[in-house]
Amino acid sequence: MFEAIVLLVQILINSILIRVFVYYCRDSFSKKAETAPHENAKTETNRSTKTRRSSRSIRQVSTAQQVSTAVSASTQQQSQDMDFEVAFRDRAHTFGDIAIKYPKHEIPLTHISPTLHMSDKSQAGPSSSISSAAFPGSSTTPILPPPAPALGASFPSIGSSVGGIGSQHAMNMPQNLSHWHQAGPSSLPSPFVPPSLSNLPPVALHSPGSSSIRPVVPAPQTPTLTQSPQGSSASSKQKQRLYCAVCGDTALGRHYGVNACNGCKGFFRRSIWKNRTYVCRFGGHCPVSKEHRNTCRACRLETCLRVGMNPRAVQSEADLAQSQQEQQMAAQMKREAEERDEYIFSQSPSPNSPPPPSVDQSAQTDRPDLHLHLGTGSFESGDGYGAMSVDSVYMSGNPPSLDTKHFSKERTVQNTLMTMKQIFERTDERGEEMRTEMHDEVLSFERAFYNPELIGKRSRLDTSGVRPASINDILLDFRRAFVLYADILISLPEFYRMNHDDRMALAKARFAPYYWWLTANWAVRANAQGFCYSNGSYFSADMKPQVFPDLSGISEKSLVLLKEPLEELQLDEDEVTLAGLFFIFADEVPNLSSDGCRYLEEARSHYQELLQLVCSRSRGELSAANRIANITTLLSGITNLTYMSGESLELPEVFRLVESPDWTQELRLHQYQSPF
Amino acid sequence: MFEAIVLLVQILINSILIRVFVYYCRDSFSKKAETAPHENAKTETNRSTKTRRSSRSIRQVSTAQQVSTAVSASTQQQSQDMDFEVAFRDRAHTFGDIAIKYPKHEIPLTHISPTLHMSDKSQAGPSSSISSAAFPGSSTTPILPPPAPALGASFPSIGSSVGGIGSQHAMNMPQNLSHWHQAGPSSLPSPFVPPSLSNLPPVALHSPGSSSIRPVVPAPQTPTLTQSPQGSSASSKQKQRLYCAVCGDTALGRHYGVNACNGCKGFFRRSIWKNRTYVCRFGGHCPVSKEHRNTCRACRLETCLRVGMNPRAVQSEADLAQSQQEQQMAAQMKREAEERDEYIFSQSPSPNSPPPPSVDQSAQTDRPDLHLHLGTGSFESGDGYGAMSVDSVYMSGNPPSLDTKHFSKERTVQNTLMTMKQIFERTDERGEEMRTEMHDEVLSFERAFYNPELIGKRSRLDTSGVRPASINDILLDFRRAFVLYADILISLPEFYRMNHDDRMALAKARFAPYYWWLTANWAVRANAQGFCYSNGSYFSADMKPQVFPDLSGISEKSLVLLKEPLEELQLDEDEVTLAGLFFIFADEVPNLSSDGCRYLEEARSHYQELLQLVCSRSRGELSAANRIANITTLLSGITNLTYMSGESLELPEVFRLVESPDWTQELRLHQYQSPF
DNA sequence: TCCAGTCCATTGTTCATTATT
DNA sequence: AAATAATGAACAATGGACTGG
Ligand SMILES: [Zn+2]
Ligand SMILES: [Zn+2]
Ligand SMILES: [Zn+2]
Ligand SMILES: [Zn+2]
Repeated sequence: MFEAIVLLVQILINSILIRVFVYYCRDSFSKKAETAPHENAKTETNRSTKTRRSSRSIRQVSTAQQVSTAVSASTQQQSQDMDFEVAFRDRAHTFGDIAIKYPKHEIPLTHISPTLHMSDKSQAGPSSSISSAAFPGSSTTPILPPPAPALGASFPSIGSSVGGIGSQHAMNMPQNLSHWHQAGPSSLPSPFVPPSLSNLPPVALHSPGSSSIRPVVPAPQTPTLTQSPQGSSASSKQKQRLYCAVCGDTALGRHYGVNACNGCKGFFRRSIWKNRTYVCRFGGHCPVSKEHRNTCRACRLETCLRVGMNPRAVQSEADLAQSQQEQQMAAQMKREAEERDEYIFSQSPSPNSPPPPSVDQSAQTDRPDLHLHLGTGSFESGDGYGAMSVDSVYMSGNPPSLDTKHFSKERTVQNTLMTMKQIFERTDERGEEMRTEMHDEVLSFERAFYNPELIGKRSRLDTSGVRPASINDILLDFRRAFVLYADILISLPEFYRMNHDDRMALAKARFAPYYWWLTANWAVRANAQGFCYSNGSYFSADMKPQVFPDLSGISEKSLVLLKEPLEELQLDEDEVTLAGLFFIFADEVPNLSSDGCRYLEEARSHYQELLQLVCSRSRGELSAANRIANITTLLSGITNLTYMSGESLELPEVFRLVESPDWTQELRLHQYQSPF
Repeated sequence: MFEAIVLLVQILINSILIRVFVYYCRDSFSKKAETAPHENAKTETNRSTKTRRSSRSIRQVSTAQQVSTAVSASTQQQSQDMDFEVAFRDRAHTFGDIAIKYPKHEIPLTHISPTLHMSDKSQAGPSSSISSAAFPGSSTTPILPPPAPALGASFPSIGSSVGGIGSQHAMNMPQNLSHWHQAGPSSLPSPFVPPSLSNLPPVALHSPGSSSIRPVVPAPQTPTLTQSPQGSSASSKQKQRLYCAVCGDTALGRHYGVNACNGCKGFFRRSIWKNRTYVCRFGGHCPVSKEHRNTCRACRLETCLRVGMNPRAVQSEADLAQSQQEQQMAAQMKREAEERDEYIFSQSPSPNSPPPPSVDQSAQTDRPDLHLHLGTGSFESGDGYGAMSVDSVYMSGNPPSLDTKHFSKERTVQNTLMTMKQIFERTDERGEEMRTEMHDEVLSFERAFYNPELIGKRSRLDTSGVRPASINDILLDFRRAFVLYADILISLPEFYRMNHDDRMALAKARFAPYYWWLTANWAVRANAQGFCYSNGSYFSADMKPQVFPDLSGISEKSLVLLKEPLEELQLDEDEVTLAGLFFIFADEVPNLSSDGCRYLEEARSHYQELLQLVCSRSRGELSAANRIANITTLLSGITNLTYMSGESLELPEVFRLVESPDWTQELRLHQYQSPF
């Protein structure tokens, strides 16, 4: 009885299998009709692509047409070709000179998305769909899967009844094979399954989630499948060779998430570093094998991503956060751009913008040098950040789709917030003493800034504001806040990118505003009056008025200018964090170099975008703009406070000391009195 | 009375604090003047350092000069650059290959004295001193530490009288806060101090030992500070996270004296072991954060030392004792190299001694390997055909001499066989799962063909035929064989040369024959009846005849047409491989483009030649022709089989579906049932 | 338990070749 | 033909996981 059922299932499966295969074949024949038109297109294509042809392209000749078949399953090839051309033009247009530097088949689209495997979409259905149109009678095609299928070959299919039968048989099959298992002819029980093979079934294919025919098989199968799912072949010992998942070459190990050969490893890293995106000149179907892997970068990179190489595993320079997002965007854009040819680069958006920043060279290493020094003739292209300093960083321009952009930004936000969180939580507990020796030295600002541990331990931040501040509280908080501030700046890629002088100028200029911001927000969070410090204390202008004469009225104004409006806004934590970062870069800093100014602007707009995203996320797009405006107003208030307090401080003694040529000596005395 | 004193002190401290901060800010402005000169230097530097620039160098621009600042604080930048260059050259010279291998930004100066913190010298004074020069009038800088400071801001400072007052007040302060405590505005007693905060003060800062203003405070303060000095925050329980004192990353524990992450721990140990000294390329002010810690080894190591990592805590010699000799030798070599660039290893002095004995390598540990790897080693020299890619190999033309021709063909044969061998051995082990997401998509033929990993893992081929095939076996084998087939085709230059349509047509048309060929030969090799699959199973027509009714008689004919003659031929493995390739191209494929047909013919004759060569090689020229003929006959048998099975498959349902205009929908269902 | 060292998979770096401009 | 960029094999470094006293 059971055997009978098995037989039926087999036959059925077999027949379907064969039928489908036949279909495929038919499919190929049906395409013939379309071939002719293609030939015509071919010549044209050749003409147009001639100038950018790669000598490597051996077979190429007529391959160009397939191009963007992936775009839409239902689109015509003709139209596709046209689309492609247009897209190509735009891109070349957009990217100006940079593009020319690369081999033609590389087109910069955008960044590569770490998580998204675009290739899947682009490559799938369309091409096959073409063949559906006509169905010539080439029924004579000789096709048949060998031996086993032959058994059931002559059986008429049972049509929809498959489901039922299949499901019964399903009990013997591994779960993950699901309905796919319907296509198999033999029902013989397997007396023996070598361990090395037993795991295969589980990993084979995952069944699609929705299909009317999917009636099949949930139950696991074959008792022989007792091995671990891992492909632990019997001889784990014997140095089993590994093969590159991309090109099949021998692999030395796992790289960026998959087994990869040296070449693919390097290729992937370079591509990610330089944030490249290529476009296939041959239709996106270039086989990637060891022999041909260098023929088409687009398909090679695509394959890298498809098999699971993780762009985020590439440690890029300065900031991982940024590059990540870009990568994502790149991938997505790629998806859309799908089309053609040259490589595309990262973000630069403005079309027909002048030759962007000439990329600087990073002499010594192969590294992607991220910063351009524009120092030279920098084109600047005017649009601020666009300058693209860091090459890949957050982009500026008109990215492909809003969604895409939004998505990658969201990642950046999360990344940034995560980093900030860690910094705010950082402590030096158990760190006992720092060295004591050094304190004989003068603590210059740079030294203090770069060596915050010389200033004070990183205590855990306690912004509860449970007690009035004492002298010590304020002193300690000042130190602690400065250390925190230094930690934050140091972690910011934008800051890192600057040169030393610019960094110092920025750090000095923006501490006061940031400190205001911190204490005000801590107070708001603690629901305390006045301002809260990092050590659990608070200061309120109205406490002990006789002891704290507020001659300049600053403490009162600080409430009006900052604290009260801040309370009304009810910012959430993320907003506070990002607003703080935004404020750091939001005002002009005197004496920055031109590069520094550029970085400053880039950072400003970057964090503004992030802030915007977070605002809109919590309150909706509409109120976001309003909210941003209000937040920016706060910055204005802070700036006022800073000026007000700053102007009352021009103490002659200080100046005298500073102006003294022998300042290091003199200053030493006073530096000791500084909070540091 | 007391309050009054406190107030005074507060105000005083506060004003000083602010003043100093202002000073710092001024300082930053004063530096502006110097910025310009720097810019100039920048361009020059770029030129000179261009070739060895690291892409990581983000801010870089003018940073390269500082280089050996550690050497001498008083040296000029210009000269430093030159020194650096020279040194670099020398090193490269001396060490030969070794030197070049290291990142350029590491320059060995000398060894690190366990007790001496060179970083202090190099980093401290110099940079800050620069700013002392000019003092521009940018007095409008808006700066002010927030809330608390604002209270005392407008107060004139009391100058040197601070000390006296401070000392009085000191009684209330913790000892270790010493004179630093002078700067704090509030005198309110703290009604409540959370335990977690109470320890902060004690650990804060150590006062310098000698300073004229240091008149302060030895007495402990605030009654609230009764906790233990250890930073034992209230909840010692709750797994308080630790943070690396160097980079801020999460630390696992204390290492070499400070909390350190794994990375900094290892970095420090390695640096000490190898006795390295690096030189910062960027001026010695690189921020060391988790994100950037690998950017500059010099600054990282410096920070390690600064925060208190103890080189002596690194156990060196002890265990290394045995290898000390070698170490010395190595050290000596280093010494000579002394000069430049890369890091130097150990210390031994004797200059310019010849490159001593390459020490043996202590392969397995990270231990300070003192040995230089010498050499490059043998070149393999083996003529191994291995060298050239299949692609370029066989030439079509009229080669010069017969010998040459023969020779080159032999190479081609070896090449091809090698490639095939690798393909047959290729596995996806360790590849765990491929992505699962995509499987919701329709798997078109192209997609399946170009992305075989979507079909199934590449399991190791097991053609032993040790067990009867089950349904699963056959299904899985079908997939595996298809993947194998795709891998093979993709690697063939002839295939690669075709355009997309031709490729698909060929791939579809020739799979069935090739599958027959594979399974038949596997069976022959395994000496099994019927046909063998790739997973260790076999199928035999006469097994369980009642279960496998062979209506079309194919299974019987398959034996007559293919299996039996194949067994008689006793082909060797190479012959089988090449015959398989030959078969792929040996029959006409419908609907090929004219180019495709040409390639097909070329490939056919090519592989025929190769096959001939192999046949004659093993059996002599004479029988070769006969053998070829027999083999070709097999092809004929396969073709028959393919037709026979194929013709019985014209199932109406399949066609209907295919012809439907809404094919994508309909087809989806059936494609799911395909083996892919 | 802590904190040394050890292992080693995975990453980055260098640079002779090779390809592209 | 020279200049420039990409490739990939060989090598060094990194850092997570682990071992042992
Ligand atoms: Zn590869
Ligand atoms: Zn391609
Ligand atoms: Zn660390
Ligand atoms: Zn540095």
